[in-house]
Parts: sequence; structure tokens; C-alpha cells
Amino acid sequence: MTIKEIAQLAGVSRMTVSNVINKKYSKVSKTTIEKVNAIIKENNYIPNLSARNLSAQSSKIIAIIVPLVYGNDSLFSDPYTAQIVGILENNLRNKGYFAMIRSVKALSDTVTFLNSWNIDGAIFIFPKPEINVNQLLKQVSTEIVFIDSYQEVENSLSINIDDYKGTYLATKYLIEKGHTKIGFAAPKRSNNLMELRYRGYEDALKQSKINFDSSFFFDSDISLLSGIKIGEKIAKQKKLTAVITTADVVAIGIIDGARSEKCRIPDDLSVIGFDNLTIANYCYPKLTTVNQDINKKAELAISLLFDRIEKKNELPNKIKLDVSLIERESVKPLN
Amino acid sequence: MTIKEIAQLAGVSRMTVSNVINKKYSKVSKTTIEKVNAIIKENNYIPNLSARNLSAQSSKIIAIIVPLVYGNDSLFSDPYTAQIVGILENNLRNKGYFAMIRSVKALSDTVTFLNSWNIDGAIFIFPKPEINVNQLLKQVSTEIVFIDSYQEVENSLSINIDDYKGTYLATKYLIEKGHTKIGFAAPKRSNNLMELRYRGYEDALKQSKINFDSSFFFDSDISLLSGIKIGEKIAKQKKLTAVITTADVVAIGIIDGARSEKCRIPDDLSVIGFDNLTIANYCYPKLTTVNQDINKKAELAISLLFDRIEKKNELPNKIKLDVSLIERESVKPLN
DNA sequence: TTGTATGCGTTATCAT
DNA sequence: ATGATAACGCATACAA
Repeated sequence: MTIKEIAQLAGVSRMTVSNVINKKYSKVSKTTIEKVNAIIKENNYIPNLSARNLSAQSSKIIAIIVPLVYGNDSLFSDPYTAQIVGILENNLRNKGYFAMIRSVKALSDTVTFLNSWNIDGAIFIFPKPEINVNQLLKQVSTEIVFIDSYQEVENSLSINIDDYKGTYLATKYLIEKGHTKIGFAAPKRSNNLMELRYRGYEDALKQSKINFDSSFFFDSDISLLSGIKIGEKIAKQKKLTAVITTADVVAIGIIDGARSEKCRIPDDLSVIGFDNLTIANYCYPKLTTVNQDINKKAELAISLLFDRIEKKNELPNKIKLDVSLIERESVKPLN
Repeated sequence: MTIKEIAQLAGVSRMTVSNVINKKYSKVSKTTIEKVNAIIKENNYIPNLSARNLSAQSSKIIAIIVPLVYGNDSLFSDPYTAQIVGILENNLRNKGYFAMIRSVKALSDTVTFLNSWNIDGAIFIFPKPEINVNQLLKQVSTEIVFIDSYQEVENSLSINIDDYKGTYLATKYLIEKGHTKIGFAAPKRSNNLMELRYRGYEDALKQSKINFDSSFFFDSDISLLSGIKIGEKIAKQKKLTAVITTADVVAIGIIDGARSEKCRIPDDLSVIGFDNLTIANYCYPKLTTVNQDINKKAELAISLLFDRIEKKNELPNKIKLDVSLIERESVKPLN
């Protein structure tokens, strides 16, 4: 069923039908509107968006680009990403847009994808260092909002959190509770994210004149498995009384790994997470963690994207969200 | 950059360029192929898929339709859905398709969505009773594979698991361990899923001549919160020694809720989950649960969908996957 | 208020 | 081996 057929049934031109569909009522008489609408309904006519988009040079599609976790089949190994994507879809749908999700490996993949469809905008979650944001923006005309990008690119749109503050708060909190042997589990690959979180940790130590020992550092992926290995190692070494992480999933992994080596949590080892995922409140012990407002992050990404798509330009290029420490049960005071 | 421009630059017709792009090499000379390819590369030409799809009447888009959880902003409140969607996207991308995700509330939403784009196929995860599969199939020409559909519709394509066996195994296991006061937490709304899982539970009880008491039943959503409330209730009542659930998230919620009422798990209450999510292995205590192969489920959905899209018709309409019980630490023997 | 012509970028068909 | 024409379904610009 096409506009043409509807037009024939209604005995009007295609344009009249088109105007009815697009509610350009000033251009059509009431009688015609009603007649056409009746026929549209009767025939269950639904506009062909491929055609509309070709004509309009705009697709009403927003791309959601997510990192492809190497060695993993699923994009959503991390519930953090899943939660964001869910909120994005919800907001986009309510705005009359469509959400196309795509995982990408390389810059060229990304460019091809974004230029293939007349994509109206994109939200890119955690662009890995392999994908150079600067290059990407040069090769693509789509508006892109980056969530958790730690490539500092002027003029790029991004939503981040105060990473420095997050680890700073966590470390400070442990120190207040009497801990001095505080491990730090984070991905090693140097990027700004890690730089910031590392500095937060380091500065808090320094302020209390605690020496950083390189054996305090544990290279981790953002995965349970990675956490488990670190937990086992920490339990065997018996050198630390506490450890902070850069993701709740890692923290939960550490707890599990340490426990398997007879290390009690938090009695023998205090653990602090990062993200405040839903599960952080239901694992055992309930996880003391750095809270970030994931929902707000996703919603702001949408706001910023549409601020630019609609050329309002009211919001700043870079938005940084605050974090806070949530006290639960995975930290034991030593004093 | 369009085909037309490439054609002009190369001094050939649009069709020749099109043939090169689509690798119809029998129709183009080697020299031309090379010349055209060079110009394409040089200009970073990328085909416009909107146009291609309009022409081809096919979009290379596969819709992933997920249930909208009422009162929840995120589609992926449940990691189970997130995992499936991740695997689907991965498989689709590898096949050269695009994944459009969409949550739907009503039948009409769904029909409009599927008919708007020239969508090549759809995978529908857990169609709620509100969306009548039979009606849907009548109003849509797209091939749809249903995952976890409990509306029995002849000729519809579906991937399910052996729900009856799942709860049967769980209940039987508890009985073997000496439990007789076994609760059952599941969504009450009557549909086939619940019917099947309920019967598995009930039959196992019957076979051991254990009477079912209506107070053993707890109406639950598939959510942590729902589990928590049930856990609290069970702990307060102190009537049960064990409870089985229809989702790991509910089981984890129950553990948390019961624990908050000083009920020790598994000492005072044994709990069995359902799904064997990743987290089931890392919560505390590690969850004894009914395992289903989520990855295989998603992969089979893709296989079945493309079996029909490509008109091979080698696979059966309905595929039912086996389940098994995974023994971990959330059940304590009473004998 | 309604209709006509044209273009969006691609591909199928049919000539040459 | 290459090219001309039409078609996919819709919307913009302009004419009547």
C-alpha cells in the first residue's frame, strides 16, 4: 500500500494524501482530510520510511555505538552499558526516533556505518583508544555525543563523570577508616580515564603521606573474570587490607576470587566498587561504591545530541557529572 | 558523494559503477573495474543504504523487539535480555545486517514499526500476552522469530526452553535433599510459560506425595525488587525451608530480602534460581539454578530467522532447548 | 485547495 | 562491456 494507491482510492493526487499524512492541514480542506484519513485507516496504510528518508535526506535513525569487547560475543557483558542503551532507546522512541545499535572494531567500520544510512545522530559509548575520535569527526558529518570518552578532542560533544573525584573519595574514605595498604585495580592501558582515576587515588594517598607501592596496582579488564583473578592474587599475597576498583563488576569479581582463597570480605579485605550498578546493592556484602547517575548520563546524552540536531546550541560541548560515595557493607574500619 | 558523481569522475555510466560496487564483474571489463574502484576509494564513496533499500525493497535491517517493562525506563533491567540482544547484534553484524532495537507496548506499535521500514526480519523477545502473536502475524509480512513466546500459535517460529523440566528438576532436587516445604515464586498472570513451570513444580511435589499449599505460592515480577519483598515475607513467615524461582534475579532478590530479616542462606532457606545468568556464579552464596543456554538460544533464533529469509526451510518451526540443574551453594540438604 | 513536475540514490531491465 | 530508461515511495517547489 503506497501513497499512490491511497490517492487513487480517494480520487485525489498523491500530494494531497502526503499533505494529509504530514498534517499540513492548511493546504487541504476538511472534507478531503477526513476522506483521505478514512481510506488510510481502512487500508492500514503505513508510510514507507526508506522512501521518506531518501527524500528527506534524514532517517530518524540514531545510532548507538557500543564498544566491542574483545573475546566476548556479547556487547552487554557489562550491565552498565546495557542500562545506558536501554535508557537511550526509551528516550529516542519517545521522540519518534529509531535506535540502531552497532558494535564497532575500527575507525573505518564506524565511518562506513555512520555514512551508510542518513543517520541523524549518534551516541558513542566509551570509544576505545583504537578509534580516534578526532579522525572520526573529520570523516563524518553526523552529530555524535560521546559517553565516557577519554580522548580529549576540542569541539567534540561528551558526557563524562568526575573520575578524579570518584577514586579520590574512595581512597580518602578508606584512609579515614584506618587503611593504608590500599590496592588499585584498573585497566593499565594509558588513557585519560585511567589517568584521572589513578591521580585521584594517588593524590589521596599523598595527602595522607602514604607511599604508593607499585605492587598495589593490579591491571584489570572491566569484567568479573578479571576481578576474580585479582581477588585470588590479593588473598594469596595477604599484603593489602583494602582495594579500590574502577567498576562494580571488577569489585564483585574480586570479592568472589578472594573468598575462594579463604579471604573474608570485608573482615580481611575491604573492597570499593565504581558505578553503583543495581547489583551493587544486592551482592554480598552489599558493595560500598562510587555512585554515578547512569540514567542521567544517558538522558543528558540525548539532550545534548538533540540540542545540536535541532540547532538550539544551548548546552555546552562537555558535560561532567558529579559522583558520590555510597557507604554499604564491603568496607571494614580498621580503627 | 553519489554514484552519479563517481560515474562522472570515471567517465562511465552510473550502472557501470553500480555493477562494480556490486561485484558483477562479468558485466564490466577489468580495466574499468580498476579505474572505478580507484575513484571510489579516492573519494571515500559509501553507498547510500536508504536509496539502495528503497530500490531493493529490502533494508538489511533486522528488528529486535524487546518487552517494555512497565514502570521501568530501561529495556535491560534484566541482564537476561541484555545478553540475548548483545549476541543477536553480534551475529547480525557478521552477516552484514543491521540491528534496530525497539521496545513496544501494544500490537499497533509493533505492526507500524515492522511495516514502516522494509525490515527483512524480526526477533521478538518474550511477547507479552498484551501483544497477540496471531494478530501480529496476520498484519505483518516480515518473518518473525519469537524467543520465549508462550502464546501457542501454529506456524509461528519460536525458540523456547523446556520450562516444565526446569522447575521439575529444581523441585525434585530439593525433595531429594529432604525439603518438603518448598515455595514457588513466579508471575501469576496465567500464560503458558507459567503454566508449564508451575506444572513442573507441582508434578514433582505430587510424585513425592507432598501436598501443595496455596501459601507456598508467591506472585513475582522478574525483578530484584519483587524478589526482595518475597524474601522478607518468607523470612518472617518461617514456614518454608526452600523456594524455587523462575529467574535468577528474583532468587538474588529473595536472598537479599530474607537476609535482611536475619534469615541465613542457605542454612535457614534454600533458594534455586532460573536462567544461570553470569551473576549466578558470583553472588553469595553462589546460586544453584536451572541452566539454560542463552547464547545458543540467541544463535538459534538467528539461524531460524535466516533459514526462512533465505527460503531454505531446513529448520523446524519450533525449537525447544534442554535445561539442566547447576548445583552450587544456595541449597542446603536437610538430611 | 488541489495538482504537476522533479529529485532523493540506487538498481533492474533492456538496448546497444 | 556499457549505457539509457524506468522504477522504488515520498516530499519539495511551484503552478493552477
